[in-house]
Amino acid sequence: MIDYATDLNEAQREAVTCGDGPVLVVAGAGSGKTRTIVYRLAWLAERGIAQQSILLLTFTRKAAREMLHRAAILLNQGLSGAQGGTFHSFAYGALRASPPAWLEGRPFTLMDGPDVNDALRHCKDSLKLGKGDRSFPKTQTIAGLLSKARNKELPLAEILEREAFHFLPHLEDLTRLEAAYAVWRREKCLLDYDDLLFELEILLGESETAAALRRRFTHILVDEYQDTNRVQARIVRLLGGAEDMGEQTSCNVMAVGDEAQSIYAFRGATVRNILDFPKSFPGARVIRLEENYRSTGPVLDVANALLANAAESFRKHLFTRRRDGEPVRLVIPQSDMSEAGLVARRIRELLDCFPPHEIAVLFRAGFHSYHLEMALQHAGIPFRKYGGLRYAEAAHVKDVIAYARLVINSLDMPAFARVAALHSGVGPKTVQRLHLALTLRDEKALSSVFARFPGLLEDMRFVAELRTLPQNPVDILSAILEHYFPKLEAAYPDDWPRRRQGLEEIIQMAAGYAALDGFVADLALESPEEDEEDENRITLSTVHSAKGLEWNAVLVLDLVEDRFPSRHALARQDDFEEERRLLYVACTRARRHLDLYAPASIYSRAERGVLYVGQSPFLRELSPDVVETWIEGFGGVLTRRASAGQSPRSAAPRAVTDGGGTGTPGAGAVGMPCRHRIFGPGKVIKHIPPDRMQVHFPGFGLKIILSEYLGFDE
DNA sequence: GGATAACTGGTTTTT
DNA sequence: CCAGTTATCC
Repeated sequence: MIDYATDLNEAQREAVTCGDGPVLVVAGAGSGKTRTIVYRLAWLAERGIAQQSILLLTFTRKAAREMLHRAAILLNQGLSGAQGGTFHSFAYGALRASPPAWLEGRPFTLMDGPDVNDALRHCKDSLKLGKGDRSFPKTQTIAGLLSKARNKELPLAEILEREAFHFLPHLEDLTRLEAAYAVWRREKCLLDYDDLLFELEILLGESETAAALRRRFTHILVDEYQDTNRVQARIVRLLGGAEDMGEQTSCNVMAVGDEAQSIYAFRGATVRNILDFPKSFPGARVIRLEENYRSTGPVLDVANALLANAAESFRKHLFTRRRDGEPVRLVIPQSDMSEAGLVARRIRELLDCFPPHEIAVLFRAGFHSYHLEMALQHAGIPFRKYGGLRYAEAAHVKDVIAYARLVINSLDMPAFARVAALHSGVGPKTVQRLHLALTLRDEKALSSVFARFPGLLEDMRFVAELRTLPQNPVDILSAILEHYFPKLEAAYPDDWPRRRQGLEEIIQMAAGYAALDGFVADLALESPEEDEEDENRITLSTVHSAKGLEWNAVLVLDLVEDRFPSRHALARQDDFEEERRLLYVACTRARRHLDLYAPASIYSRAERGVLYVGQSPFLRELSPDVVETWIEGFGGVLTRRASAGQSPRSAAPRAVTDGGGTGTPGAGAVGMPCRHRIFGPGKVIKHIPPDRMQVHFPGFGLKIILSEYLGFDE
């Protein structure tokens, strides 16, 4: 028997044991949110709710798996009947069972990020848009804008007006491109990530399937509700039966979230979903979890201080009974290079107290960890990186998967292009001709191409042959690997052994799957779980990918202007505030140790030199007594700065003369908003509203941001 | 004409 | 490190 009374606090218990009807659990960081969901699952099962009636929607499949696993342990029985996963993976499953009508019975495959780029490039070329025009947005930028428009459900014009007005002259072209891309997907039987959600919504609007799904899932739990977008909220309403469908449904939806941790507005997430939950689900109970069990007092002080300056509706104050704990350290390395060394050294120290899997380094963007990755490699500290390039996006993995996708969906153009391009002499033009000839069954055109590239014909035969085999993932993939290995060695003469080893893992991963298409879809939907639960590596992760996780020791890199907050987030207040919450999420991942790093300079290849950078505004506004400041001097020596120092904001700016980017700024000025006195003309590169500008001083190799701390007239 | 090598400039965040 | 562009080669 589970002892709900002693295992849970009062609010948690209320959430876990509440009866039928909609519930919103507003759970602050570290307040036992996961525990609450796990116990809720167990409680439902104990109350005799059929496992297959439970649907758990989470932000990652891993999170769902872990929660179901923990609930199973609690119950002392399996819980494999319950469904768990992301909205996207759930949508894929439902659509596979009931495919959209427009497919007319043809199989479909999923596109990942790079596929979308390829497709857009193709559409752009065939419409002859933006050729040679420097002001035309790049393919990846277009992909982002189109997806944002769909996720926010706003016309492209509005997205451009609000966040990319400089592309407005291209609005008409971009709108044509958007339409062409939609047609293209339908022709090729392809769904992108956004399609999954909108097609699921359509499916749920069809009474038969919708009714069946609603009947099946009588109990729905949604985690991280603050980061759902509009269509996801409608899906929850449709599934939960909140909409009046003329049927008797119980509407047992439990949504769990924390608006202070909403960090996905860039992809259309809206906190309105969580704020309006009581309106969308009349009669909803609202339960708040506010006591933090995760972090020490000092860590929580920093987190609370960050949020104290947030926009009003996001403010929040967490409390803990663990007032003890080590101070949060603010470390000022001389440069991002030496930062890597200091962090590696610090990790060594931490490894004396904690196992590797209890240590994480977090950063704003994937490339921020490059220096550190090299330093760790050099120091012999094994790590695993989340965010950035994924396993399934590595070129050789995409090659192999392309064969599998062709087996499933012979119209899959991106996959076809990949396979064809493996043959030397075949480029985009040949691919296009070939694909056209194949769809039109133009024998003459086909044979002329095959005459020039006999290897291609062999490849097509190979794929056709695979189609006749039983569709067992392991067998098909083994055959593909055998076929692919010679090509691998030819394509990657310098590092094919490493890549080959990576590919062998595919077989292991596929072993758990009954169907090939399910495996291929999962690969696109989420990077696979590491094969062995690797406890010997520390974690490197983007803050976004660290969501929902926690470690004993957390180190945050590059808390400087332009990096954290991202330079893209400076123009609009909402974006800036999201960066603040992002840092809040980063800090609240830490249980006992939190180190914040703010290098005084960043090496820039473009500028061929070192750029002195200001500290992140989030650090500058932090009261100096919530952190302990350490400054790197010569030879990597860290010196503690006297804590009696005044607040950076009120400190008079100090004049620093330096040798123009080559010298080392005096330690006293490092970490403060720096004032450079420069004798020479500067050029304003960019105005960053409201009150900053980026200025380049060519003669000095300096590029700096003038902020509100400096007078513009100087 | 089309493929590929060499170069350049700029790097968000994710399903 | 990667995508887009230009220069070169077949």
